[in-house]
Amino acid sequence: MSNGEILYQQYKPLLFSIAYRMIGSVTEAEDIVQETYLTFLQLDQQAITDKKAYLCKMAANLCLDTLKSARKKRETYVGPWLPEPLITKAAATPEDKVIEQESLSVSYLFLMEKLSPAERAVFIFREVFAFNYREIASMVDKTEANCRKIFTRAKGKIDRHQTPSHLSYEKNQQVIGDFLHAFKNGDTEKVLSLVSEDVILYSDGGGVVKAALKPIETRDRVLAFLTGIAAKAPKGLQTLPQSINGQPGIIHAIGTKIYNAVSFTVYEQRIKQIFIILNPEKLNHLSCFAPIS
DNA sequence: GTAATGTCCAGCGCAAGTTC
DNA sequence: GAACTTGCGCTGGACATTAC
Repeated sequence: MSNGEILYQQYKPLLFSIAYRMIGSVTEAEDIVQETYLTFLQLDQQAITDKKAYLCKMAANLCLDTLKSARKKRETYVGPWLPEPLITKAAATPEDKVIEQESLSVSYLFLMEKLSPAERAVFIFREVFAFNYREIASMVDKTEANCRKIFTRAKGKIDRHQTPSHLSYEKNQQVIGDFLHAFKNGDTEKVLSLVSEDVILYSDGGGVVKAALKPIETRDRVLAFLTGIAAKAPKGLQTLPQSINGQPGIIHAIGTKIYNAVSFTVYEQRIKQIFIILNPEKLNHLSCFAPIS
């Protein structure tokens, strides 16, 4: 294995993590990792002292370019924009698990949309990857002081909008499992006890498939919406529990066709947010997780 | 001592309103 | 309709304060 390939294997997960958190797209993040690597191979690697920082800088710049060109698209996006769902595995340590679950969750990536590209880059490098400001400054071509400012501002925006959540995977899984079971069996009392009164449902059809164009607020409306969807569900639709973006979620599929991916935010044993990703363009990469028959 | 955080201020761009 | 003014938000630099 060449030095370049060793570096690629070593930093691929980090670069993908950065790109995915910045862009919210699995396929685009993979493209950026690939492009970063190919560009890096053409450089004089001996002249680069800190290869990790250099690779991160290259990936960040590609992400910023992508975000700038994507911004216009997202401004005219039909309905709420949600990130492409990412099927995740268990983190190595409990500490990693908490960080990964929080910074990967759909609600967290949804909040990233409130930030400008530069804010997003600085915020992710600092909050998620704990780079110091000197490193961040060199990666985003800004001064250290400015990065501090950008970060505090970004944090202020995130804190204003953040929905509180408890990120115990097992407890959340229990709540969601109970909710799905009660919903399926028409146990209204149980359903009501598991869903917060101020729950919000976001559905992303991207203008390609039918979805709610605005977030649905309040428990009554959300449950009515879900009941409506369930009544129209195609025959043979299977519900598959999956770890989506570090949180327990579900995928709905028939054969190898994925219909949607659903993620939840749970707070104090109740569902606070529901994210339904219906846009087929955001589900293509999940087909390998669908049952064959 | 160093890093992190907060505050103030100036410059810039943009949109909306006003005037000619 | 074009030119100008005004207000607002965003950005970045300088500096003070706080935390470790």
